[in-house]
Amino acid sequence: MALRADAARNRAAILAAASEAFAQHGPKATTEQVAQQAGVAVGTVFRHFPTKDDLLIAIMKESLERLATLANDSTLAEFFGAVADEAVRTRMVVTALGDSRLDIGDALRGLTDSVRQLLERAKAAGEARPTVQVDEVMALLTAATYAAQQSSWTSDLRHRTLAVILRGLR
Amino acid sequence: MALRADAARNRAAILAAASEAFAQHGPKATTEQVAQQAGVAVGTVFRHFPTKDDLLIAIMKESLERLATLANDSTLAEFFGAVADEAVRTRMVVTALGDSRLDIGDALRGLTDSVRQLLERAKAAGEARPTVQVDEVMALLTAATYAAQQSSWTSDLRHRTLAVILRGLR
Amino acid sequence: MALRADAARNRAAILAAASEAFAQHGPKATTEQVAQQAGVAVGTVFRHFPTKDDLLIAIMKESLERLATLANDSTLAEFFGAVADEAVRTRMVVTALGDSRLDIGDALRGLTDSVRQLLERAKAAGEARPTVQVDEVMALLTAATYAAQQSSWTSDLRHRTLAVILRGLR
Amino acid sequence: MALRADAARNRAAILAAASEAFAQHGPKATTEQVAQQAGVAVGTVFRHFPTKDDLLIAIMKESLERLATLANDSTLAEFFGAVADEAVRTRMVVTALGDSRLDIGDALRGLTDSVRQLLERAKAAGEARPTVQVDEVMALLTAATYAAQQSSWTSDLRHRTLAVILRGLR
DNA sequence: TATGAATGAGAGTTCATTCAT
DNA sequence: GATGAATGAACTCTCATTCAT
Repeated sequence: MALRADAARNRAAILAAASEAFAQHGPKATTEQVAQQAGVAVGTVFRHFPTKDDLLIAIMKESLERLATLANDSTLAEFFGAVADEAVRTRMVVTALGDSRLDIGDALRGLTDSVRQLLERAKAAGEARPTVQVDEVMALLTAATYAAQQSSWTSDLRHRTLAVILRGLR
Repeated sequence: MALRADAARNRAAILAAASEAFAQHGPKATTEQVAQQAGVAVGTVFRHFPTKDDLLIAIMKESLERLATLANDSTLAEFFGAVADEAVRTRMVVTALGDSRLDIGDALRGLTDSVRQLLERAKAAGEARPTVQVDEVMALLTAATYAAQQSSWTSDLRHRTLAVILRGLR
Repeated sequence: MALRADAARNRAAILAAASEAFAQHGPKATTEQVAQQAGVAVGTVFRHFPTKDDLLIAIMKESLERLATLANDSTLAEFFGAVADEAVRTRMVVTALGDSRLDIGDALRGLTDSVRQLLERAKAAGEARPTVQVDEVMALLTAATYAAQQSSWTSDLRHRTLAVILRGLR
Repeated sequence: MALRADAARNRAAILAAASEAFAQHGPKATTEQVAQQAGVAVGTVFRHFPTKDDLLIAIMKESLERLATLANDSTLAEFFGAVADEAVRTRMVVTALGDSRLDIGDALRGLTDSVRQLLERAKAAGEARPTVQVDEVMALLTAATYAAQQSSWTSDLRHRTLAVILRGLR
């Protein structure tokens, strides 16, 4: 059991380190770099995530789940803001996703479900017009994700950009 | 001069092949693949573009210039559509931009200038509200670029997504 | 610690193989050849010596240190002979030094120090005239190094050539 | 005939440029660099010297012939000085010679003959002791060649180094 | 289980040489 | 003859992944 605790702690450390590493150096971040930042040896990284892609997927899933939870008690405006912020944190990982055809289907479906409910509440609250559908909201969330990676992204630009989207949804 | 013609033809072939290759396999597409698709030897690719990044940059610049030209005689709505379509064609290239810190400064500034003028015209035509600034339009164009890479991107989704953005700008 | 032992053994094997390879094929010897001769994979060579030049440098340093040690208990005549012999063994490596601007500063300074002391002892023993300075001795050692690479270098020629130098120093 | 004159001029220009280039960048100097420095295209270089090695050989032969001529009317001391100076000019070329097994046999034999005669005159003049043989003089000339490539080579060091050799020969 | 050295396929890049113009 | 674009074998170096300890 002590070992299992160690293992769990390692897994978490690796995930955190990987997030950092990919955010900093993009998908080009080496597994070795990740290991180093996590304070373990490469072998340990591969024991927990048999493939580099598995690592990427794990990070994505974590991120998407965090967002799904957030979606459950946010307004539409709050949520778009949260997504943009998360994008700034996770930076390149999302980019990396485009690369390999990673299977994040479940997590994405989970998020979509949460967003669907969020959208219903938003419609009820007059935050979104009735004709809006989930898939365009998802597309716009993705869009916001990338807009947030603009090198000129400031809190002011963030505000104005999201305002346009939110205004368009209403 | 005759050789110059051959060289020019090769340069074009390489650019086209590279566009294709990167669109298909992402930035991971091999220089060798590009060469093969262009019907030349690797050395020729490197003679024209001393570095893989130079190739990426060239493609990006071409794309941005094409868009800048387009911006000059389009409405806001038409332009957003065009950008989305270009994004679908160029697929991964834009993603690759995040990867290496490629220097597309000039081309990007050129595009921004064209968009600035487009925005003025749009304001005059009542297509955009007076308070809208160029940088958020640029951010939204980037955003649209990525939204267009959604695997579920259909002409219907395209329409609804862009409609939201355009409505938000008005 | 066990792995450390393996690693050390590999490092030594690589150095030995590289010495051989460079002696045989000159600095043009492939890293792959070195690896093969050492019985390891290329990656291992690069793990130990991140750059081909690092490998060359390492060999040179080893050689210079061996000579510095030798200088400590030799007469002037013995040392010149030893240097010539080392040159025959190491053949091309010394040549390679001219190629890339390799940084062997330290090792060279170390050797110079040893030779300086050797020279003092030689003067005391009447083996060298008092006006001789270290730098010309170093130059002559370099010279002997290359003379020893003459294709016609025999033990007889070796004897007569070194005799001239030694006589000149006395 | 006009063409032949052009060709001859080109040949000379290429040889000069190659000397320069190899002196500056060592044997790593590119044929392209040579061509550029000579003001011709690569193809022209290859027309005159079918192989890079042929170029190296040509330079060496030229150099050796120049020295052979010099040997004909010099004292031993003058000649050693001339050789050292030539070495400084031609720098890396000599190094390059070690690399490829270039066939300079004739030229070398020619030089050896001249040196043999020089040596006879030197013996007659009391500049060299009777027991000295040509091959050690040749070895010492090679040696001087390399000594002259010492980074610390100054006119003072040159004087002291050559003095030792000449004293040893007497 | 963790470690980190070893592996080796693969990628980018160079450059002597060829050849169409 | 000259040009310089094209060729492609060869080389250095990287990095995901494996495995002996």
